[in-house]
Parts: sequence; structure tokens; C-alpha cells
Amino acid sequence: MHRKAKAIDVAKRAGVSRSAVSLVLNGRGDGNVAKESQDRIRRAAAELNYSPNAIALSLRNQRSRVIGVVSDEVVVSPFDGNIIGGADDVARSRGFVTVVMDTELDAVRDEGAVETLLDRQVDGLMYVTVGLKPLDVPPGMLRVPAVLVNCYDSSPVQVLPHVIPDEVRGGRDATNHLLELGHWDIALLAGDVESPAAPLRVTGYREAFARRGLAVREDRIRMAGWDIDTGFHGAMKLLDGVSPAERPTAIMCANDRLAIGVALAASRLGLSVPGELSIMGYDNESRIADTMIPALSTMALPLREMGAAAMTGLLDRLERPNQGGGPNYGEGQDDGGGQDDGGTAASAVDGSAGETSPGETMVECRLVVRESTGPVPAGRG
Amino acid sequence: MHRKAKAIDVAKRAGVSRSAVSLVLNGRGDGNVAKESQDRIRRAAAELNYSPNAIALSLRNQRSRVIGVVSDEVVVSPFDGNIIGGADDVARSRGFVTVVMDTELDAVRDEGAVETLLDRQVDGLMYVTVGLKPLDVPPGMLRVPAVLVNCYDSSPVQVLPHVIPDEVRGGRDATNHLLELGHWDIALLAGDVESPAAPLRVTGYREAFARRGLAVREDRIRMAGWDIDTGFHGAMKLLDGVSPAERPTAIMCANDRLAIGVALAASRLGLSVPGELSIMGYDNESRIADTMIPALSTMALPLREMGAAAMTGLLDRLERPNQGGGPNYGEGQDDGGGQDDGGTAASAVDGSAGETSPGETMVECRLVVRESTGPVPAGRG
DNA sequence: TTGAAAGCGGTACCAG
DNA sequence: CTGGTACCGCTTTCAA
Repeated sequence: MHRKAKAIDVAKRAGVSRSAVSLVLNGRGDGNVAKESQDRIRRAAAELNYSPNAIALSLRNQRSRVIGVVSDEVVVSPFDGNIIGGADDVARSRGFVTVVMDTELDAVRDEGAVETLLDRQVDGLMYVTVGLKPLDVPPGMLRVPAVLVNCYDSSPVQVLPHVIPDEVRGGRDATNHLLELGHWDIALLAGDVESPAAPLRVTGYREAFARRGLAVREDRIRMAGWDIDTGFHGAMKLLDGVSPAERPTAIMCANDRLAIGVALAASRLGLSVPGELSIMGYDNESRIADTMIPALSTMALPLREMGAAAMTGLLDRLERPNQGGGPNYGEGQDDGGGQDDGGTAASAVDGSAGETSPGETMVECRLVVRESTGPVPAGRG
Repeated sequence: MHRKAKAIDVAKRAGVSRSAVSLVLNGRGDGNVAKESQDRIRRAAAELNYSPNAIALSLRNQRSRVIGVVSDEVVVSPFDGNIIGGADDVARSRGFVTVVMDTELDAVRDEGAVETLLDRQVDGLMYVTVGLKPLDVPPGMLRVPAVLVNCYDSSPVQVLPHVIPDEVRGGRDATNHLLELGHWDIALLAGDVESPAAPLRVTGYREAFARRGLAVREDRIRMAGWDIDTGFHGAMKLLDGVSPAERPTAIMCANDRLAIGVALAASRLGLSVPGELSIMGYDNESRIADTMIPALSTMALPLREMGAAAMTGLLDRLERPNQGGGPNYGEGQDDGGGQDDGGTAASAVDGSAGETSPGETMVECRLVVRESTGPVPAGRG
């Protein structure tokens, strides 16, 4: 097992110069290199298993075809990994590679990660978070085209485009699903107030009621955290010792783990799901929602689509040179306005993504109906 | 916002040559550069916010201080991300960075990922899988020091060291925990046969019984998959319509989601946990095991420790040059033996990891006792 | 103590 | 159509 072949090795073997090798292997052989030489070069390259040294290439070309992905905890946490999957798909299909660095929620580390990536000449940067949240954008991110996914610039001036799920609509559609099944007494276990996603989903819930001219009972909305135990306790309060006529006929949860807690409570109380109680999840957590007993109806986050939309927009900006959105090379005076508007990063992904405001792309959540929701019990319609 | 400063900019600003800058910033200033110049250089560097271009550095030094991590699906799946977290911790503490590429289970892509990483001059490679499994090692991995985590070379000659959890011992310790609580009729929901982990955990279960001279009832062991629904159905078969004297007093599950299914079955049947039935999980899945109702006793996989042990071993090999284990540079004849024995990659991590065979490091799982296990019910001891 | 120059592996220009 | 050469940013050796 010898060291890797380099261009000069190929050149020697084919009896030509390095430059010829370069031209041919980059498809610029015709018109510059004799057909014969081309063949010999290609053959030699294949035999030596030659591939150009990406490092040297990056140095020479001043671009690396690498997109740096920094995440707050996408890698180590069980959630939202598919954002990176979706982003990586489109990156690869366009000849880029992504390298991921996870900061494990250490805010100091993200600046370091960005600098490291920048020092490695990444052509673009993408920041991905677990769960929707405002982000203190590391300053380095402004030096190359960049995009935020599942998060948004917490500063008043939004310089970077971002891609987020349409949580309001998600909450509304989830509620609508229940409304359409005849439920009107629908409790909402809504996560905690610190998370930006929770209130948005609540807004959607309210909108769904409002659009039908139905009043929402405020005591049906409970901030209940995000975990199984809080879902359980929330449900017990709603259901335990309450007469059938008084209890909600459906419980909508801000995530699937909450829904597990509710299901646990229901079965402890001997309530059948969805016969006596419908349960709606959120997130469509893989290996959870689909295999629950009963399988959870839920609202799927469009993770892959978000990643894909973000990467598509980023690469579009990258490959459309001198169109703004690129790094500020400092050549020429910074005339006028000053603030870069983020270019046109938005890109529709199979119809489910659309640009909603300059630099903001919202992607629709997808309703997944399984077994945990059903018609409102007789007598409560 | 101008383009990044380079060494020559620092040199100009400090009124010295590029070489002086390089020397000083690499700590080799004393004895080569006048104290005064040193100060000026350092000041200039700070003012310009200079950091060397890592690409140029890699090209020049032929080493990048980057470790490439390729995973089958660690990033996109909800599991085992902490292996990478643990690995990254030690890499950073030793001045390396890790870049992660996920193949999303596409066996073709892993070869490509390895080549991409190699072309980018990574100093070492680490392959991480979700769940213990044999691996067809991509040939490129043999070109630099490399290590396998949570997987092992499927070929007969094991050239690469690997770090895996001690599943047999985990199964044994879990079973022991139940045995110590007085249970002897312990059912085992054991995953599926295709996974290497499942049979190992079963082996541990058998060992625990054997060491106490207890016979295991074969009909108590069921291959039940890995998900909530299969756990539920498995438990229903064990418990539904079975008299208290006949049913197992504890169910041990091969993972935590199985345990959720069991808990669901128990509450549907009105069985209290752990009063009438103890439930034991495996994996200590975050946000699941700790928040279940009741909180799950489980066997924690030593994910961070595995990652840390693997990275420690890898870096040790890397920084101990010409000691075998490094890449074969092809200089000098390949004398004798031929097969690289993998060097001494094993490294103890706070006492819980030990080398068990050449190139194999096993890390102990950790028993986590919570609320779902308790003393055997009266009358069944 | 300092600066000039070579070279890491490529690409691209330019003279032959 | 071909080969020589400059250059990307940095480290390192060597001569002044």
C-alpha cells in the first residue's frame, strides 16, 4: 500500500506534462491535448487510482467545495438530524461536501467552530439547531454566504436568511384535524414558554378555533414541558376523576413524547384511544410515533425539506457570483445601504416551501394520520 | 469587513519578513527573532485578527490535525450521537478537530466519504455505527491510522482496532440487578436475531442465571424486535390472561422503547410497576428512560466513553510516529509479518475500559436504577 | 537576527 | 498541441 498517486505520477506514466494531466482530467482536454495523449492520461490516472489532492485544489482555487455545517446539538441529540441529511443530499448532488461540527450547546464553541471552518476555506456556512430558537449569530458567519436552519438571527437586523418550519400553520392543521373529527373540547399540552415553537403552535390552535367561530377555553391550554412525565401528569389533571361529560375528548400535544405520557395516563385510567380519547402528537419522531400503541397521529416536521431548501438557496447564491450574498471582498467601496439583504436564498422545495419575508423561508409541516385520533365519542359531538 | 489577514499582512504591519512571523507565532521566536520584533509581530497579529490558513498549513505540513469521522447514520438517527460527542471532546482537548460525514446507511457512500476525507488530508479516520454491527471496512481506511467504534471488521483478518460496549456483561449485570431484587421468573424481550447486540445480551442473561445455579426457562426469551409495538405485543403474550402465579415478575428489555411498550401493556392490564411487575430497559435513551412513568431502570451504553477511548487510542498512535499503526509510507521494504496488528489503540478510560484482545477494547455498560424495578411481589420470591 | 528561496500538489497562462 | 512557470499561504532551511 503505497502513498497516493499525484498528478506528476500520472504525467510520468502517460509520458506527458503535469499541465496536460490537469487539462484532460478537468474536461478541458479537447482542443488542447491530442486524443491519444488524452487516452493515455486517463488510463494512467485510472491505473494509479488518481484523484486530485483536495487540499492543494482548495489552496489554488481559493474555494473548497465544502459547506461547513455547525449545529448546536443536532449530532449528539436524538432530534432533527434529518435537517443535515436533507442538506447533505442536495450538497452532494451538486458536487459539494458538507462537514459537520457540533458544539454540544456550548455557546463559546460555536465561534471557534465557525473560525475553524473558515480557516479551512469552506465556501459557505450553515447553522442548524435542535428545535426552533433565536440564535446569537457568530460574527464569522458573515464572512461567507451563510444560512440559518431551524433558527433565526436574534439581533434586530437580520443579515442572514433562515429556513424554519411553519409552526403556526402546523398547530392550526393539527387542531383542524381534530376539529374535523368532531372534537371541540380539545386540550393542548403545549411545551414550555421558553421555546419559541410552543407559543407558535398555540397560536395555530387558536386560529383553528377562531376560523370556525369557536371559543377556546383558556384552561384547556397548559404549558407542560416536553417530556413523557409532564405529559402524563398534564393528562392526569385533565382526565383523572373527571366525568366523561366534562373531560376533553382530545388532547393535542406539542410533541410525541408528551403524547406517550398522555397515552400512559389514558391506559392507566382505562380510557380507550381513540375510542374515548383522541391523542395528537407533534414531530413524527422516528421509531416513536410510528410504533406507538396506538400509532400516533402527529404533525411531521419537514426536517429534510428544510435542510434541502436551505442548502439549495445557499448553493444558488454561491454559484451566482457577484450577486450580493457572497463574502464582502472589501474591494470597491461599500456603497449605500450597508446591510446585505441576504440575497434571494429562498427556494421552493416541491411546493411545500415558500419565501414569506425577505430572507425567511417557511416550510410546511405535514399531517400524519395514524390510529390515535378518531371521531369524537357519541354524545360529545 | 475585509478579507482575512494573512501572514504577509502581519509581517508588513510589524515591519518584518513572513518567516519571522511564522517563527514567532509558532513559539520558535526566542533565539531567532529579536524580542522587540516578537512583540510587534504578536501585536500586529492580534490587531489583524490573524489566524493561519489551515489549508495552506495542511498542504505544507502534510498533516491537517483533522480526524475524519464517518458514520453509518449516527447524525440522522436519534441514537448514539454521544459517541461522536465523546470523541470530539478528546480530539479538541488535544488540538485536533473532527469533521463528520454521515452516509445514511448507504454502503456505497461510505467509500466515497472515506476518499473525500482522505483527499482532504485527514490525519486519522474513525468509523462509528448506530448499534453494534460488523462492518465491511472501506479499503481507504487502511491508508491512515483508523479506529472502529461500535462496530468491528467483518473480514476474517481484523486489521483495525475497535471499541465496543461489553454487551454480555451488560446483559448479565441487568439480569443480576433483577435477581438481586428477588426475581427469578424474568422474561427477556431480546431484540431481533440479526443484530449482534441481541444475542450477546441474551448470553449475559444466561450467564447471570448460570452463576446462581438457576435454570433459564427458554420460553421466557423472545426475540421481539426493538420497537414500542413489539414490546407491547410481547408483553401482552406474557401477561394477558395469565394468573399472577404464572406470569413473570419482571421483564427485561433489550432497549428502552421495548420497555415503553411493556409499560403500556402493564397499565392496560392494570398491573402496577414495579409493584406487580418490574421492567428493565437498556440503552438509557435520553429524554426517554429518565422521564418515563415510572422512570426506567436501564443499562446505559457507555457512548461518550467509547468515543473518548477510541479517539484517545487513535491520537496516541498518531502522535507516536514510526511506531507502526501509522500509514504505510511505502519507504523501506515491507519486511516480515505483513499484517499490521493494529498497534496498541486500547486505552483505559477512567477505569471502565480495558483491552480484551489485540485491537479490541470493551467498555462497560453502567447500571442505572430508577423506579421501574423493585422487589419481587410477595408470594413469588 | 533577518530575509530570500524552495516546496507542499495543483491549475492556468504563455511561450514555444 | 505541448511543456515550463508562476502562484495559492505557509513553514523551514540556508545564506547573508
